[in-house]
Amino acid sequence: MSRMTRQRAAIEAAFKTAGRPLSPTEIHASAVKQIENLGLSTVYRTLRRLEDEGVIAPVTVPDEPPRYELAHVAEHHHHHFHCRKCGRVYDIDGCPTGLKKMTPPGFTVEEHTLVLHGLCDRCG
Amino acid sequence: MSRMTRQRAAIEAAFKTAGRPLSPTEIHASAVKQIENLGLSTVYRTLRRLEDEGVIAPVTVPDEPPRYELAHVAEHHHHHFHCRKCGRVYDIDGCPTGLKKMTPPGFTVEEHTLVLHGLCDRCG
DNA sequence: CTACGTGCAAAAAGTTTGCAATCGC
DNA sequence: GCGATTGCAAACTTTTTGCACGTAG
Repeated sequence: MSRMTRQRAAIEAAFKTAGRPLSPTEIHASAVKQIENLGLSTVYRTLRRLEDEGVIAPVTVPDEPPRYELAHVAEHHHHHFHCRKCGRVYDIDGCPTGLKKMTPPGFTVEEHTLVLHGLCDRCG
Repeated sequence: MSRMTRQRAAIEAAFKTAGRPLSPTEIHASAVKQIENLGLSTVYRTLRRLEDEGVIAPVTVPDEPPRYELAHVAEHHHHHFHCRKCGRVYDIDGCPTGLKKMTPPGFTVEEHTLVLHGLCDRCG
């Protein structure tokens, strides 16, 4: 069904070399180095396809553009850290406790998203 | 400096009657009932002003439009619940524990945002 | 060879800005 | 009256879509 094209390969390579969540613009900037006239629309279309196929997963940070990361990273349940100085988003392991106590009566929690904000080791 | 206009009053009233985070479109839909030809740009400008003045605070939910809530609600540290069925966002009390254990060495955490996803009591 | 994927340009959707008219203080 | 605020339209930004061509399988 889904074909391996030069464009798709370059986009997947961008994720592998970056090792952190990337926005559509960052992905385009990285992949365009290999495919000169890569269209931004191709990036958007490919991202949607990769997400549908479970290759990548979306990462949302408040007041930031959308990002994506490789799903095999996302499979291992984790959260994110956003550095307010350099803007980078890092993966962090672990998971908070006490979520059940926060859940209102009658509500069912299926997932949760957590982002820590502050300064990373380089910017601190 | 900042003037109380009919438009601003209607926008603040929308928050008070809703009692939950609202998106710019929801706010406009609510306030336009009182001010017939209220412009959407006025809503955006007023939201920015209210945020600058500390009257409202932004609420971000992954894959959702931006929302705002009254700051006196936000002052009391809390988090949010997003119902995947009705789309409503609820305020919830409490705070998870164990965040420090998740923080990588050398990183400093200043804030955190948490959203629980699932079904609310009406939709469960 | 066939139809999925691409590039480009145009269209949508969401947000911001310029400007003359309006209205709070 | 003065200047902050508004409505409208136009500009911007980000994402999606239409269409003819290219190319993977």
